[in-house]
Amino acid sequence: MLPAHRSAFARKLGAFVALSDEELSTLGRLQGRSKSFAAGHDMLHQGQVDQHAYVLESGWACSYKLLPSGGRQIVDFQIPGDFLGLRSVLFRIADHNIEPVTRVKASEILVSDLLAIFSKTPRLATAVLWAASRDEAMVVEHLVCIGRRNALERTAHYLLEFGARLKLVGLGTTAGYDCPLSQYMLADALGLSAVHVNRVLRQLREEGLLTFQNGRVTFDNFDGLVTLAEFDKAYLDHDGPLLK
Amino acid sequence: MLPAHRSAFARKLGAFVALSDEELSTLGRLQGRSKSFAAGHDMLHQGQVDQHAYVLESGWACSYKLLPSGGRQIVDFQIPGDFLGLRSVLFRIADHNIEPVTRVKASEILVSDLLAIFSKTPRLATAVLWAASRDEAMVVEHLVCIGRRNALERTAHYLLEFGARLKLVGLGTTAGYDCPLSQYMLADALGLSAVHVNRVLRQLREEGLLTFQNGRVTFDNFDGLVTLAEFDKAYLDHDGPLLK
DNA sequence: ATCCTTAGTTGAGGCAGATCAATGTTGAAG
DNA sequence: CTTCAACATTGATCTGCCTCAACTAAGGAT
Repeated sequence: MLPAHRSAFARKLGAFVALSDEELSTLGRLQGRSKSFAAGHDMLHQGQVDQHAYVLESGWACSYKLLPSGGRQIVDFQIPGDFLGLRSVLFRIADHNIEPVTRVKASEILVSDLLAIFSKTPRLATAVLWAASRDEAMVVEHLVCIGRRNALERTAHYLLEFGARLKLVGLGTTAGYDCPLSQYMLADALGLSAVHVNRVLRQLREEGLLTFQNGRVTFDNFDGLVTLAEFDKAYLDHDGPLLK
Repeated sequence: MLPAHRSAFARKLGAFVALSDEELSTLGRLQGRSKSFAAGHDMLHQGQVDQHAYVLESGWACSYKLLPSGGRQIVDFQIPGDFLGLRSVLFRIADHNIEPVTRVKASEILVSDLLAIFSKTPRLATAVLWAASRDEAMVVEHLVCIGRRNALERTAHYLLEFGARLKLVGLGTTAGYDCPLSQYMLADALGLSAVHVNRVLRQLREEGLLTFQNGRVTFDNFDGLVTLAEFDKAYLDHDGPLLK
């Protein structure tokens, strides 16, 4: 097991690319000063230019888009170790909003530092590109979920994904994890109504698959869930470092 | 207007970052030998490792995922100037399939060349990162479409997006464009059934908004479509180069 | 203590879009 | 010239999920 003092970011990257002590310290220097954000107040708005990127240290956040007609679609949730707003920085303009779900701590990343890494420490560059690609892979998987899975499968898949992601940074086990999301947020992420999310969660509970209650997700029948959701975690962790 | 001999790739990047002749020639050297692929035969399969990335020169392709239960979700279509399989290369393993929609010509890209660009010509690096971010922005927009727009808005939005993308590489106008997609493919992309896509296309035609027939999309009422779909093309082109 | 807000729960009814089924149309292959 | 396959079109029926509505539970503020 990795040492507990290692940051969630280092822990996540280390799961993909085995990093030396020197690379780890370079990674540490990449993360600038740490900021704190209150739950419910957007850290980033659509249309903002030249913003900072962050690495999330603690708490949960979500990125979402609003439609002029009023609807909202949550694109992804971010947990400790994840990038915040990386795409907005590369794209120069934010095309989405980011809202902290809980109180959040995040450390700034300077793009110049990030680009410098690409020429100086190629292994770290590989790791960072892997992380960015993984973020995109998650969005793709969400697209597939919403497009081709029904409400039950979709919900199970999403909650399993959180489980796998949290386990990778030491915040969850196969038994379950703490989950600060309301059913309304889950609905906005799943493309469902909050009412239907409630019914789906009840069904999952009554069928002995999982319990979502009091800010905690408990897997009652992990294998049953994986079968139901056709969940394949390959897109999240590759079962260990690809580059030794 | 840009010179006609400029590749679709250079034309697209040039719409974002104004490129010098030297940068353009560096870009040209990045593209290796050209390959041709027949329609309907996958160029890339889920699970393949260490594949090449390509830049699409001519024809259309699509990237999709298959569910064990049989469904398929098309994540995006690629048109000339777009990357093919870039994420699979960075991610080291393909998490999706790529199928040529028509006969396709594509030129190989070596990752080593790509990474070399990052240290040597930072403006090109910016352009490439922009292109990759834009690809991700499109997936995000598709997610929003499927999650929160109804079939009519969704279809209109998708066909407007093609229009804007094709115009950027000189393959379409505000009047319309050639579109080789079958209604079945459109259905797999929109998360709808082919039957319903047919009905929606009929409705769009009968309401005088657009005509999708004989491999051609004609905008009959462009502004009406934009209003219906709440289409904002900012995520595709930024209305011209951001970096002069 | 009481109010008010936010989140969760449950029922009833409606509709967008799926599914099933049949037919027309076009183009390629023999 | 015929056959076959893929695509397009249309009708009929069904259902998963939405919407509306009412009620409960748990905090926080005053």
